[in-house]
Amino acid sequence: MIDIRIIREREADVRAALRNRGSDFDLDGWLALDARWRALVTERDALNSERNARSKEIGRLRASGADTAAAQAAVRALGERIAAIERELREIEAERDARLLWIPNLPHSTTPVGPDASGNIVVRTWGRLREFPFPPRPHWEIGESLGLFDWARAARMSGAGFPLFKGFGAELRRALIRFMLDVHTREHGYTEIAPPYLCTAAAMTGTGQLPRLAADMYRVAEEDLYLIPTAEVPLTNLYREEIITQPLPICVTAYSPCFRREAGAAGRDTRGIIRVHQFDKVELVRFVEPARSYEELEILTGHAEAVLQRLGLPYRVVALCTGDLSFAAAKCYDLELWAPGHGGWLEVSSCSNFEDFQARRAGIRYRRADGKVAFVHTLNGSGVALPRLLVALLENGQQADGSVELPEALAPYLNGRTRIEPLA
RNA sequence: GGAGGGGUGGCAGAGCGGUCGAAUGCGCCGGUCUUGAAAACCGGAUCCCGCAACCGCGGGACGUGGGUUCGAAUCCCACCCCCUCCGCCA
Repeated sequence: MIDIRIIREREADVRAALRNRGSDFDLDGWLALDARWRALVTERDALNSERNARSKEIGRLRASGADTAAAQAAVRALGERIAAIERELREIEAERDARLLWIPNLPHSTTPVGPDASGNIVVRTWGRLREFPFPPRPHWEIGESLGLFDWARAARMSGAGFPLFKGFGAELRRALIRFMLDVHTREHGYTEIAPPYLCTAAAMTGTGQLPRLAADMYRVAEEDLYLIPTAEVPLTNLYREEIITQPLPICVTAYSPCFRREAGAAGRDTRGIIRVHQFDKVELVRFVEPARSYEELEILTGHAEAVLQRLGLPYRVVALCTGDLSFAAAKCYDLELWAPGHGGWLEVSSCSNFEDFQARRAGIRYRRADGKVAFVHTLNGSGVALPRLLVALLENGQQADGSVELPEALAPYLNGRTRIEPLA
């Protein structure tokens, strides 16, 4: 969440941010609740002060042997008034804070203003699009002819939208996970984490998935746990409710499966593995000093790009505009791979700076050089999402004879095999 | 799942109805000393909220939430987490 003081003191900025994001948050209603809350707190504190003084006096009187029955009755009456105020205070505070969780982060000044994805800006492109002497096929056809997937049997056991990798497809998936983790741990300095895949509502609220995205997540009712939609959740919650004492930045990476109901996306991208309920991803998270967080965002984005460069896949970097920016982010770059068979760009990574939005929700603080405690800034990025990476590998690497050539960088992870032949 | 023990400041760890925001040690910050550092010695420092917004005033926080009481870190209840033993199990 954003700093409550910012809402009080920079109302115009908050209003502009809500407008630019297309949010319909009722700011006036919230401000009225907050004003009432503050008035009640002031009243309650004054009464508490009086009770404290009088209770101490009773203690002194009793020590000297005096009768304190009348004084005790008076303070009891005071206590009843306090209790009444606190009942109202609790109610108002709960409502105010529940609403606060629905205010999105303030976009950074360098985030372009725009209504939706049409306002996004391509900031750079890398690599050259391959020219095909034959019509490139989409990945689901390639995967079918190479025997990499089994959609029909997966659907029978789990329903539509769950991938099943088979044979060399499964091996390739495993190779890509290892390749990406190795790049980030060995070359980019990240510590690998193998986190839980189920998290509490509190953790989900900390990173901003709840309350807004509740309908997009799978929930285990008996335990009140959620299946993670991204390893961002357990990684960022690593330091939940802590004051970090080790030096920043802290850089962690994790492979995890990601679970998404995709409740609002029925009918979109139904073929293949572009949009599925379960997918694999390697995630990068950085806990950084606030003054450095935008520099760190460029570094993080570079780490995600390095994976694509090593694989020789053409991509572009897109700066998301205010209307397309995710709820908790202040600034975000998407990395998009070119998929010639699909005929479009595929988002394989989102690299975001959340500033202190998540840190405030999750209570992640550090001790500054001057000894003061302050919220860290958190960043995360996919490094990268596996299915769409696989799509790009298959579609860019396809040959006229139906085989697929894979990048040399993967050879060590595939026992040297970088060519997939069609089934006989 | 059963029995017992425990959750206190960055960490460890006392306190078990009022004088406790909380001993002590470590760590941290400043100073003395030193060419510099270490050691030693001296001093300092928790966090959150409201009001005022220049100094400041007040409230709250000892896992979380309720309760008892004039007054709760201390007593009661519920929940969460950790440890030990038993059971179950990959």
